[in-house]
Amino acid sequence: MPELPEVETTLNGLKPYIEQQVIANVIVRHLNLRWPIPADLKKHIINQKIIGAERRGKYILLKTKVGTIIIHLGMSGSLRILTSGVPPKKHDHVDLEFSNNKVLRLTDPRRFGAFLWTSDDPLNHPLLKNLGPEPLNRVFTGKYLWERAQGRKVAIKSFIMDSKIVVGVGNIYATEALFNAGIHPALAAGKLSQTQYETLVHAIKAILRFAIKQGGTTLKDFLQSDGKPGYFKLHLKAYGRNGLPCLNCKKTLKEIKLGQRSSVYCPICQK
DNA sequence: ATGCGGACCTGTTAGC
DNA sequence: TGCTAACAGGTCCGCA
Repeated sequence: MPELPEVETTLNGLKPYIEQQVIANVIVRHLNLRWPIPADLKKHIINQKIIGAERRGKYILLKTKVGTIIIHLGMSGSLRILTSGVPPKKHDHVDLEFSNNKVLRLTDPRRFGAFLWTSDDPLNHPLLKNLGPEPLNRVFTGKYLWERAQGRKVAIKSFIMDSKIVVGVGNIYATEALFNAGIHPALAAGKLSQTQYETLVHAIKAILRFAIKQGGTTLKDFLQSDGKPGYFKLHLKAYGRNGLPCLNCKKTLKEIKLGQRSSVYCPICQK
């Protein structure tokens, strides 16, 4: 479900309810997410105050003074704020109950997500240590991408979805950014010009900013933490539109597989 | 180092 | 209508 805009939207919705609040109880109903939820999680976090809630890539970091909860939503995860007492459903795996009577609930049908703990700097955690720059940061430039791409043969779409290159760009926004930039998704990353990379980086930043403003993309069941869907779906130009006419040139959009992910593009507009 | 395919897991949809 | 296969917003891992 979540790419960067959805994670950002989720986090912004949670913050007011959990920051400066104390974790009064922890309920783990299903231990086996992508990695097991640490058996000693409760011991670490009970009675700790959340002193900050941040995002790094698609990871959500809930900081306490003794360590950090690291949450990833995988393909199907979501976090909701509830009032204490709402009965759990089948895929509600974790509850953090706060002293303000609010509950932070992790739901994740496919269980590709993660709910981890580290006592160290979370940015040194193995999962975060090798992440590339934030796409909305000023260090993410056309020049940066172009330099990283030299000699690389992977498809440009797979390249921008590689979290070691840049974080937060998943299948939806990679597809959309390449469409908007007029770049064919299967081109070898090393073949693009620096100018093309400038265009692409601009497109990535623009699409992510706009999607965040729209509250993310709701394809099926993504909801913001207030329960509202995201409205970016209304603006998708390529993703999910295989076989439909290109909104620029009217030719039929095509689909190919790149890195086992479906990739829709316009054979006329994207060269 | 890079590139590729498989793996993790459940739910929904497309196709017969 | 019912069964089966394919597919889905992510990304780590092992192998060539």
